[in-house]
Amino acid sequence: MSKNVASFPASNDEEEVKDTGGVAGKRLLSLLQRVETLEQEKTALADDIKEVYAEAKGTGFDVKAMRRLIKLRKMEPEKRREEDEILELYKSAIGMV
Amino acid sequence: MSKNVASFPASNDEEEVKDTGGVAGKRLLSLLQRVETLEQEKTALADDIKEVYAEAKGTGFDVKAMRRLIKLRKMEPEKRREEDEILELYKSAIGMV
Amino acid sequence: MSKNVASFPASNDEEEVKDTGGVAGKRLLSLLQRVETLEQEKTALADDIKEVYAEAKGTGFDVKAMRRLIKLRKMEPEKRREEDEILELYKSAIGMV
Amino acid sequence: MSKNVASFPASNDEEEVKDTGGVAGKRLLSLLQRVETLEQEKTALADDIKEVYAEAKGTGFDVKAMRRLIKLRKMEPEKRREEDEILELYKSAIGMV
DNA sequence: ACCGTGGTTAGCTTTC
DNA sequence: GAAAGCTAACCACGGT
Repeated sequence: MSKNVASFPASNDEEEVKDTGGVAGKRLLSLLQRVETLEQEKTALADDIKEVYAEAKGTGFDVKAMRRLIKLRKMEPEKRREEDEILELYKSAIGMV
Repeated sequence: MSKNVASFPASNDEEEVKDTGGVAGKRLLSLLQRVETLEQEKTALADDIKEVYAEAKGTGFDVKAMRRLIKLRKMEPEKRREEDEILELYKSAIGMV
Repeated sequence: MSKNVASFPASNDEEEVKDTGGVAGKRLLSLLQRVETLEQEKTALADDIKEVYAEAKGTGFDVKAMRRLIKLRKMEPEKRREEDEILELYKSAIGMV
Repeated sequence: MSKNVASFPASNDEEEVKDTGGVAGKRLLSLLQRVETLEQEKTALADDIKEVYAEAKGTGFDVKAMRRLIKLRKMEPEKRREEDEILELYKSAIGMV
């Protein structure tokens, strides 16, 4: 059995290559479409975000500063945790359990 | 009121935003929160997509090839051809068969 | 002049396509080789780093903890700066220059 | 002695490492610094690479195509063919011309 | 309209 | 062999 065929999963018999457009093809297409749908929704959300920024800009806010703030706010919690962790890391690194 | 105000990072005193920026500070915070909510939803969708790929992989599909396929389906046929042509031109320029 | 030709730079006359393997081809190849050489050196350094970790592991250190430490140490300076910056960002975001 | 100790991050007291881990602490610090030096050099090379691409771009080359080319040159011809074959198989499976 | 920057995603390497 | 972390390419946004 060739490598290529082996990479085409949904068949257990020797019909793989002929199965083009068949069951495995339908399954593949279905998966691709699910991904594509989700990506559309994701794009829609990205657009919503843009709208919020546009609105903000329209009322005088600094969009660039806002983006940086969003980023910092996201980092804040984990940052704090990491900071508190560092000495512990040194200890564990040198085997001071 | 909300925990949102309390989560305002640069603040040991939850009144600081209002004190500093007054109405604009409240408005800013509201905008940031709207963005953050949308970004959470976006992340959730990204996770869903990953799951689909994981499922595909679990049933034997080649995820890398699937990604290439998604990309091709999304790409304008015209543009695809152009890019390939440049690549071929460069190949022949350096004597790459 | 076709789009493809336009993307092949080192010719000012109508010899572009025929120049395959010519001056522009040599120039292109030279650039590619420079990149490839640099990438080799980069890979060599990556290997050196691996060796250090291997040595550390061999003398009983916790490599995973070391990696996290490296990461944290790198983040430390910028982190501090950002933290001090956040209120300023809020101010600029709301136009309190 | 060295400024390295002073740069030890989790420390308000530069003797803390030695106090905490003794000899192992000093050894650990030395290892971390070796790694950090190597990483700096690696970053410098990455910058050099960027410069080459910038230069290429400045003389009219298509950087994106160059990157694809570098990748192809690095890739085993065999593997390249295999991946393309899987892609073609998938295409025909979903009826993509 | 272009350039530069920043964010996101994919691929690779290494580890368990 | 799977999972995670790291790195690098791609893309999209904002500013000039």
